[in-house]
Amino acid sequence: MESIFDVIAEPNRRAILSLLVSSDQSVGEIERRLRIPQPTVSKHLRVLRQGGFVESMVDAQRRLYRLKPESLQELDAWLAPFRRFWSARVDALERHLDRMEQSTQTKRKKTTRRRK
Amino acid sequence: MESIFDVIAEPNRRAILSLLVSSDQSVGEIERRLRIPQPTVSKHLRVLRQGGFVESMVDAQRRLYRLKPESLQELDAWLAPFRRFWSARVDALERHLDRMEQSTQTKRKKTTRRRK
DNA sequence: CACGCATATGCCTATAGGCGTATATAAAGG
DNA sequence: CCTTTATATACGCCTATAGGCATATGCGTG
Repeated sequence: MESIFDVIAEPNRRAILSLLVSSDQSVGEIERRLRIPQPTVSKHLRVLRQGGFVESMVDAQRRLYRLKPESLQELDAWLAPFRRFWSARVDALERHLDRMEQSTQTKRKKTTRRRK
Repeated sequence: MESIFDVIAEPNRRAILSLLVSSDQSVGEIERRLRIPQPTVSKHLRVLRQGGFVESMVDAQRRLYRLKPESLQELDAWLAPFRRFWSARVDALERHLDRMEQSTQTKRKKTTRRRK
């Protein structure tokens, strides 16, 4: 029912994903770091699990959660056509930025000229 | 108020974005192709505009909408850390192993730790 | 004036997310 | 065994908000 887009639309879930980038985390760790009540954390983790973003492994009484590439890659795939699109315009953008940079530099020259 | 994630969470808006990949479109064209009433289309277009996904240009009495890279690139940037994550540990071999693991499920507790 | 579009209004419905609380389960540890 | 610890899940309840629709109107332009 929930698309992968719905899954990552929720800020707390994105926060959890970000936590998991550096290393796997237990539910309790997530709970403490995000300061969210445990049932709520488990609820989000469930959504993330069913969405294919994470998986859990049993570690004693705890459960360690880790990222699963699947859905993240799916997102990446969705983005692909658009990526092709903007890379076509990058050249124009870069030329534009170059001009900006030039005018910024001239400006900075002017403003940093405080050295008598 | 609405994050870029909320913007693309809506199916119709994603449909609109997909339409715009191939070429710029007028509101009327979008309306006909998605079979959505005009006010609704305009509503979504507004969200997309404010989210930095599209921009409009006046063409006679019509308005042509075109993609704008900005927010799409932002999404891409958000995805970057995760991309690093999966490309580091998911090569063809591991993908294969993961499949084996899934089909044999609940066989092992701790997988070998591989840190990036 | 007729188009094409933006915006406003009103209304309705569904759903997500937050909270606290309670309970089941499984494993660790005494 | 019995008790913690750690987590999942289930309620119940409440609130906000999005999205759908129809309709109406304003506005700029050909």
